[in-house]
Amino acid sequence: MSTPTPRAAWSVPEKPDLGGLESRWGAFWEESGTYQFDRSKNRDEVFSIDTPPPTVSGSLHVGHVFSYTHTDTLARYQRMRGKSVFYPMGWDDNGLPTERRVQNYYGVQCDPQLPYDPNFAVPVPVAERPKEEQKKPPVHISRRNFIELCNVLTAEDEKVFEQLFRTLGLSVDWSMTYATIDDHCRRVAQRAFLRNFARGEAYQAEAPVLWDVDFKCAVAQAELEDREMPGAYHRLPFRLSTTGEPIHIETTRPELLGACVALVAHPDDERYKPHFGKTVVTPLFGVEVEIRAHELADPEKGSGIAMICTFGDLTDVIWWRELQLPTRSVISEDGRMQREVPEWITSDNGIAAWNDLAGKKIKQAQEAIVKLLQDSGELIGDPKAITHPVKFFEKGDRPLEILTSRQWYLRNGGRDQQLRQELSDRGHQLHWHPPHMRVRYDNWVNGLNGDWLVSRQRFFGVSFPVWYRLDAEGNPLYDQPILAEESSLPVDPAVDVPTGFTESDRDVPNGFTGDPDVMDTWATSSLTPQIATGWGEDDDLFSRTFPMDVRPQAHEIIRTWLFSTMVRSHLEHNTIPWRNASISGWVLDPDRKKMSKSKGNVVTPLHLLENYGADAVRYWAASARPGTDTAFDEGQMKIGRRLAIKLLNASRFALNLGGETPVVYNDSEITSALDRAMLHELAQLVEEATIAFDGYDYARALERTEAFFWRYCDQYLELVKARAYLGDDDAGARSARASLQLSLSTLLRLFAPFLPFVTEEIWSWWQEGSIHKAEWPDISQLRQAADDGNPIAYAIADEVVTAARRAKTEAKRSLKWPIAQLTVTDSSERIAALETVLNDVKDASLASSISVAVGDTSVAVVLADDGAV
RNA sequence: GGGCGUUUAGCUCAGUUGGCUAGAGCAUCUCCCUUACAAGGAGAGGGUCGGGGGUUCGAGUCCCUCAACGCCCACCA
Repeated sequence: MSTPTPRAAWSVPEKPDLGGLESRWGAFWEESGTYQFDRSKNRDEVFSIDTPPPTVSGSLHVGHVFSYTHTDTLARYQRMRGKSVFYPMGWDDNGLPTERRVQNYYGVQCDPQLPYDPNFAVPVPVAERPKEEQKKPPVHISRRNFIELCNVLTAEDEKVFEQLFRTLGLSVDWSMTYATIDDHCRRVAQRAFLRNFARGEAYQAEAPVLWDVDFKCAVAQAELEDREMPGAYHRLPFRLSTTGEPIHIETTRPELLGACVALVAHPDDERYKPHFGKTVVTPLFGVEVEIRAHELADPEKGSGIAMICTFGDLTDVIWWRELQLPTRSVISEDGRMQREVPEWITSDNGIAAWNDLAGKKIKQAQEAIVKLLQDSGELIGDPKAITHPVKFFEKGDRPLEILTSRQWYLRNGGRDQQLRQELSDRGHQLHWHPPHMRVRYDNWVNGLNGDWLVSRQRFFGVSFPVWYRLDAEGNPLYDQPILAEESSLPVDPAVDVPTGFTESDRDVPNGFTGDPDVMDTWATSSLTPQIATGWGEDDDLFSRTFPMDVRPQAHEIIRTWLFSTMVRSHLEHNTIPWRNASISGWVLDPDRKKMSKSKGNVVTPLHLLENYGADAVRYWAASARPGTDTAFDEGQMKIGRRLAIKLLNASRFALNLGGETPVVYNDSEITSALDRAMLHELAQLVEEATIAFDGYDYARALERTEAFFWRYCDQYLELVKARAYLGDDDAGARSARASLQLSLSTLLRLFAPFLPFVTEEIWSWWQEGSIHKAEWPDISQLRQAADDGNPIAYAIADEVVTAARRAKTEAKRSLKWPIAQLTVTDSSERIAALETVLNDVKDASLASSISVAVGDTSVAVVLADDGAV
């Protein structure tokens, strides 16, 4: 940060323009290290930003440009306030999107069974192959080869992203980047996991999980979404074992009849009260199940009594757990009915029925069982079609099933009231911008219904640093995990060998096996503060940057990214990971739909930057208030571009008044009432902008600055022009020029966070160093220069000149048409103020005579007869 | 079903403890080549502030209620 220092020689271009600013100043900032983090600064002199790592599995869209600009304006403001800004960039190249992209891009398929092939060459991308070869089936490659390909492709994508962000003018320190799949991130993720495990926060459990049958992968609560799907109620009779009396239930999942473990009704339901504790026989399979009572059973729904299956939905899981029912699962991991006849089905009819369903996909199985039930007369009436919400993996295509499997979990308060309360309290320690976003956090924390499932049955991700001993039969001893040592991280248990074993012990009886799963992508993303600040590896950096100042992010991932980051920081550091959360809204298309790739309504940011310039695009982005969804509007970009051009021209005027040799005037030469009045208002503006920025409201700072600036151009510059053109020996001219220099310098710095390119360009005409390292305008300096400046003088001068212009315009005369007589009547206070600036008003309105009087407000204008005076 | 947010000019939006006649830009119309800027400038027209009710001397602003839209959450048999 530095005090503005005018250069000895100025160079104000004859015809300034916006062309090429991005590449010229981008290169300058890179060469001179303008945005380099100064790590000699202590924590209280640092502003550290937990930049969201964009997913590197496609292309950047306007939404990125939008929200990253918001953060950048804050970063630039803090830098000008003298903070050393810690502004790293991460790339999220870990996880399913990358896997999918690599599969399609190179035409490969990961097969974890295959051995690593060190000679495997990077394939020609599918799109670049001859047509006839494009449809070939994917080549199967080992996990390690697959990961290598992921690294190759993401490295290329990251270059493109960086270039775009540079063109946009993000003041990121590009020497500090990380990728969520790189060794550093994997090490952090594994170290954090090991510590969670050591403290008992990470644990394994064999439990029902939501399962995507296409990905063959477990899915966490945070990754769910509901979709409205057609379904149908099927009415089935269960017969009491004693009397054979039928009890009717309704179900949308008849294919799960074989997984039925009980019926359940509300404890107060008079219809079923007499039957609690009795058993009934399932139709078709003839399995005996008990009738139980539970408050969650809703007497209003269906027939008021439900069949509990393991597992049809999450309510089944609750009933199963709380009523301690047996597990009878019938669906296998690939989403088909299991082939073997379940051991609890013993009747001949039941076995025959099962064989009709075995191996069928869920939908086919449903059709088949409906047929069987119809044939046996056990389907009452026709199925009643309904639509109902069904849980899907947000990236999945088929409804989730609930299967039982062994998975890793991380405690997050979902089954622990105290931890939940602690995390809820953490949410209240954080400053939310805008504040109402905290509600979403509260909603989420209070609605958790289980711990965080962190294991995924995928390949491209961070492995669990864990192996298991195998017993004499070759079965893993899950209760005796072998943990990696922290010093050996990162490890890949599929490749690395635990201490005390050799590779020949892998997957043989009495040997070991690696944990096959990878971590949820959020298990890494939740550690971005630790990753960026060098936790556990660079204690010095960590002490200067953590806890961080701000997490900027979008609102729809409060439940995932923000919450999970909070969990990790709370568990590991017993603190909030940042002091502020700055939540950005979405970019909506003109139909007010969220812009997204799948809807095909995405505009590529590059052509916007080329058409309007980075400053103009940033102007549009920064005009949106924090947290507000905003319509995509190229019109706003045009206005931003105009603003940038206006800045060039107004600056040229203010800086060219001294003639050939530049003269730097002193604030003390500002003696004219109009100049002081303007500066008085300018001081007010700086104060407002500062308060707005301190409250993370960049949009307000921009709006105020812009409004001031246009008025400054249209009124002040016109009023001051005649006086400013007088010779340098005129005190009024010197006052005007000093005032112009001070106000221009101030305005440029106020605009610098928003329009970094054009302000840097203008700054370079007459100031040493980068404007982005210049100190934020000093209110007390402005107040001192403004001295007795009276805002009324500025206001009334403005009004009188406007009235004069109106008279000329209405008379269809040019603005340089002279005025013979200008008569202003107003209150004594305003007349007194006007008298202090009367000459400027007279000159600006080209009035040959001006008179004032106290009375009712009016401005009388008599135009001259002749335009040529 | 619960919660949060939004609703102000044709369009995009300001309007911060309630306070003079509700603002800006774009768009529309009129005028002006003026030595910073015609990629400009000066003006004009355009709004019962989503509906209804209330508090108040005074409501775009506070309270109640309804509606539309968006989002988040929910145990969806």
